[in-house]
Amino acid sequence: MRRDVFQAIADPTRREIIFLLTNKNLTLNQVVENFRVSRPAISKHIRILNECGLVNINQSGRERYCSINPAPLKEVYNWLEHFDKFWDKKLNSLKNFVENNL
Amino acid sequence: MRRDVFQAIADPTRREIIFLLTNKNLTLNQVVENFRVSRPAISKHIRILNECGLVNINQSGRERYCSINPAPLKEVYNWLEHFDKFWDKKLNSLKNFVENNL
DNA sequence: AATTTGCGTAACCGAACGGTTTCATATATA
DNA sequence: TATATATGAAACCGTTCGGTTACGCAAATT
Repeated sequence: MRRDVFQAIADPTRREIIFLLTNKNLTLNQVVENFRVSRPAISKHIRILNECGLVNINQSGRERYCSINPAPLKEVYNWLEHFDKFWDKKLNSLKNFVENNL
Repeated sequence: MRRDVFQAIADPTRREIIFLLTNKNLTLNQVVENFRVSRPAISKHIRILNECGLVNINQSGRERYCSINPAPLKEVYNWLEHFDKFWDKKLNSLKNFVENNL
């Protein structure tokens, strides 16, 4: 089981779950309502997202409230920053300026 | 076969290939030298990277020069931008300011 | 107390993944 | 021309992936 952030966001369903959870916290079944796959399928996705720290689970009675924690995405962001100079030179140089001077 | 950018960068070997090619263009065998897996394995990775536009292949005689094209990574970057405000609010707000005022 | 609800887990399935070895082929080189 | 080199392609293999159905169980509701 690799289970790193890059692998976690490789699946489109998981990306959509992440997107859903940026708007509001949802119970597992509420997440399920947004998809056409079964509950166990979503349950597995949530578990994967949880295992790599992207989703926090807060149990309340029999319900599990899922909330997002985007921090691990920073790893992806950092990796990407090696390349963004290629497509957006101007913006990046200013961004670097800011990073180094604030 | 899904074969989108998110899936392409999910594999650590492929990420390393991308990284290698940012420094210089390499033939397939030169890429292979950097890994302990077999040539056909690397060949497959390169093919996947090529299929989603991340690597360009330039045949010259019997050699295939591989070069990087980071443009498709922008899709990942764009997706990430929905979240970077969470971890770097200040920088992002300035970035938005720049985007909207230059 | 009986039933419904929200969930995890297990067993299973076909497809995709990442790797291998083997073979074929076109291009350089001796 | 014979040989070495750079590579693709095919066949195969074990593992992982994303999904399913079936079941179990604790918490809420009736």
